[in-house]
Amino acid sequence: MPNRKIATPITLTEVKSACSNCNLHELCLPLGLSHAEIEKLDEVVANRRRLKRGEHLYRAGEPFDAIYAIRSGFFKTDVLLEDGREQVTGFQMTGELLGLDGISTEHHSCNAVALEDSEVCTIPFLHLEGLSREIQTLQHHFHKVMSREIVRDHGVMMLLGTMRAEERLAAFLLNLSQRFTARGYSPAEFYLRMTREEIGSYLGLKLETVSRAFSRFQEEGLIAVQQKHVRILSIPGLKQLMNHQQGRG
Amino acid sequence: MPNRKIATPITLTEVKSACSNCNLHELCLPLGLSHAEIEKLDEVVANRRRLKRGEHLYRAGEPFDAIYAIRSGFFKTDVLLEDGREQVTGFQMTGELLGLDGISTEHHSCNAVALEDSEVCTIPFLHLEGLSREIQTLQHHFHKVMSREIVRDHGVMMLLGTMRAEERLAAFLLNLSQRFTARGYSPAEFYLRMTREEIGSYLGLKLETVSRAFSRFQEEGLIAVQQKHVRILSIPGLKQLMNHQQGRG
DNA sequence: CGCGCACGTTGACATGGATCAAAGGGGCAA
DNA sequence: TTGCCCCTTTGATCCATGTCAACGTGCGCG
Repeated sequence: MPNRKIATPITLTEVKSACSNCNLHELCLPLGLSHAEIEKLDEVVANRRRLKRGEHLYRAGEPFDAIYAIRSGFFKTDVLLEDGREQVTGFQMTGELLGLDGISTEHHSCNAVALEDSEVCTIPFLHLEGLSREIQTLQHHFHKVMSREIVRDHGVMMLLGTMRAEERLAAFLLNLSQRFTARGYSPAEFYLRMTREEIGSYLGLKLETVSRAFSRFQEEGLIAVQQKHVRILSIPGLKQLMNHQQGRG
Repeated sequence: MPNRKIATPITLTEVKSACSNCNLHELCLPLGLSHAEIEKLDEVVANRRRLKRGEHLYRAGEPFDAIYAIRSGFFKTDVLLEDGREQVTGFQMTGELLGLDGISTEHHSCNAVALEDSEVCTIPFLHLEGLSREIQTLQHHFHKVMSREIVRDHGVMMLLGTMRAEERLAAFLLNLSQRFTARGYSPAEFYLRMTREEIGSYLGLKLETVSRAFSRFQEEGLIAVQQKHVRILSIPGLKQLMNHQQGRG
């Protein structure tokens, strides 16, 4: 299934992101800015970068100097322990920001990997700070985005700390559904970009457990799933699952 | 339990936090500011608030308008699910900030509870934003603090997602040790301010499991523990524990 | 100063999810 | 188009941690 927005002939080196033309206003940074302000932002958001599936946008330990807005595509971020254990810390889609973790130490603290061919806007961080000293709306929006990330992380902590396997998967599917909806896609039908193992890592489960939970949801008529293609048959059913089950074992 | 804000002889309304005199420079917001800049900050950090043990600094759902710097004391933050399940999202000590989660929706998204008698500085958020538009250093430091919170949360996700019970507790103790050290206290000996149940909630474990892990660490000579008093006998021993164990079940 | 109760410890048992194993299925490359 | 490899599914078994229960213990209030 093609998910390409742009499959273009344009020479990339000099391409401007053109926030002014971008249809991600509501999702990305600019929100309620004047025309003049958006033009300033255009100058800051200097260029785009394309990544093929499997390619790293950045790696843990690399110097940080920019955050990235996803123009199209799908990413995962993960943290690795010395002994090789991986924790997927999030999946990011169109309009979301990547790299906020790097501000803290001026080095990236996780890896960001494209799960499909993707395109991002590079936003040099010092420029963004400069501009957000000039434009209050932008400053406030940026703070909200960072705070939203913290709140999101708390939700994941809740999920990992208190929920059982099936609740976790239900929460995961409902979250994806909601984010696809916000982007104008179907709330009920989508293709997963990540493997069962990556879902498992994100949810603190083994891939077999994820697979079994998918099968069980299917048996119960909550979803129809075939490989990476998921169709949610009962959103209320999934929601109900989360309220009625007790803490995990 | 009374939920009073003020229980002191001092007239609080006019008390200044006096960042200029505060010994938390390195931990809290001001860092490398000029004298004049710190005076501006003094004006923003309008007043202090005292809380007794058990008192809420704020609750999920309340309107957000300020963040708080802990001047002294110890807090927990937690999120509650409708069915009563609790996830402790963090423990905060002197010099750390509370309330960053509220920026996102302009409502607090978690509860903050004092685990001992505590004192905080109230920092009205819009004022802080105003000042950070004027003072680049302050702006940058604030962004780092928010980013650090995101990185911290990723660490907790790693802990909850991939570690076994004893690894989690070891990581928890080492983290406390390091933070006490940074505040000039002993790295090896401290009193826990929270119950086994709260530790368990934070670590995604039941209180019995936490208690057993403490006992086992003691048997192995890694710590000496009696109720809330903990003495770490071998920091390397605890660190080693985290590297050599395999993923959880 | 002493009592009561919340907190902590420990034991026995239950179980959810991990682990180990093996057999499809589908997408991508040649 | 075909073949290979990665991904997924499913089954059998095991084990870490949850659950239930009973007993200690020490702090705080009166």
